[in-house]
Amino acid sequence: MDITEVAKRSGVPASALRYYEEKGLISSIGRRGLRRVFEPAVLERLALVGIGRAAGFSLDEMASMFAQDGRPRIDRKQLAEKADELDRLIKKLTAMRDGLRHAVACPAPSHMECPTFRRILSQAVKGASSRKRPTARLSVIG
Amino acid sequence: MDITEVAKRSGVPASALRYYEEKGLISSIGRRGLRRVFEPAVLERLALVGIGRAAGFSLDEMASMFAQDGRPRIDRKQLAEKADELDRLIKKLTAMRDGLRHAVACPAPSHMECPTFRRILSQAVKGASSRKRPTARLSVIG
DNA sequence: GTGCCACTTCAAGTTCACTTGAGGTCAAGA
DNA sequence: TCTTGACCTCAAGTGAACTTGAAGTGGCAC
Repeated sequence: MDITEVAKRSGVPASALRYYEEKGLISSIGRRGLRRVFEPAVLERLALVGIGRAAGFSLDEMASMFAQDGRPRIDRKQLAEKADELDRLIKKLTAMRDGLRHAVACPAPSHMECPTFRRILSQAVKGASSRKRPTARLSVIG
Repeated sequence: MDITEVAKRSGVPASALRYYEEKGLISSIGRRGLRRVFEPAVLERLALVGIGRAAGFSLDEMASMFAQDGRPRIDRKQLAEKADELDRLIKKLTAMRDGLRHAVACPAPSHMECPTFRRILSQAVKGASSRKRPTARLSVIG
């Protein structure tokens, strides 16, 4: 597959694919002249990258996790922490989703200030955690 | 409360609080001299902002949703779409969380390439969606 | 009263994840 | 063979969300 094919199938722009390769997140199997040639497996890898990003991993973090020779592998403690963090995030997002669904049905004009909406959200607020470094992005590949 | 107090209680740096005020996400109740004075309610508001950001809203989007005079209120269709989008994201994150928990227990050295991990993740990959504009950040307040 | 320093403003700088543009190469169809 | 244009590289630009620095102000402990 050439880069345009991968871009089409994955939804990731060619410029981003080159950037990902530079970062070590994906790799081409070779070149035809100057042009990169990719295996179909790159699509799976891209899906994984997409989920990882949605889960809040930076590209650099994922690159180090992918390293198959990988001495700089992320340790189990860190992974467990990440899983816990994700658990808290999922709770919040679930509350937000429910709140949004309520807002859609609610006749009140001010969604974000609607008491019911606020009450639903307060469920999530309880599970406090402190400010973290910027992370996740939403729905990248799928 | 002064800005340092709010920063301490919320975990949001004073510089970010000023930035949020400038963006219209929060507001001070007044000034003592030059210094901003906040109501305790600002903490709730900040928690809401934190969840909103985790859910993928930009600061500008939230500012428009908060506007109480608010003509530029986001419409129900958009909210419903956001809820659906969140639903898909939650599924992916759940898969990622399960995958991470597996990786913690799995004896294989290469987490991200572990067949079981991949299989778990593939559950999430199925619910495909296309590339969207950059959005969510992780666990901001709580 | 007065001095310190936590607060203020405003402009510029930073990071992440890309995108865009200029200038160049080469695989492939006419 | 020749032309076309999709691909290449590399550098610089972009936008979001803040942070940092310089220069100024004024609340409050002494």
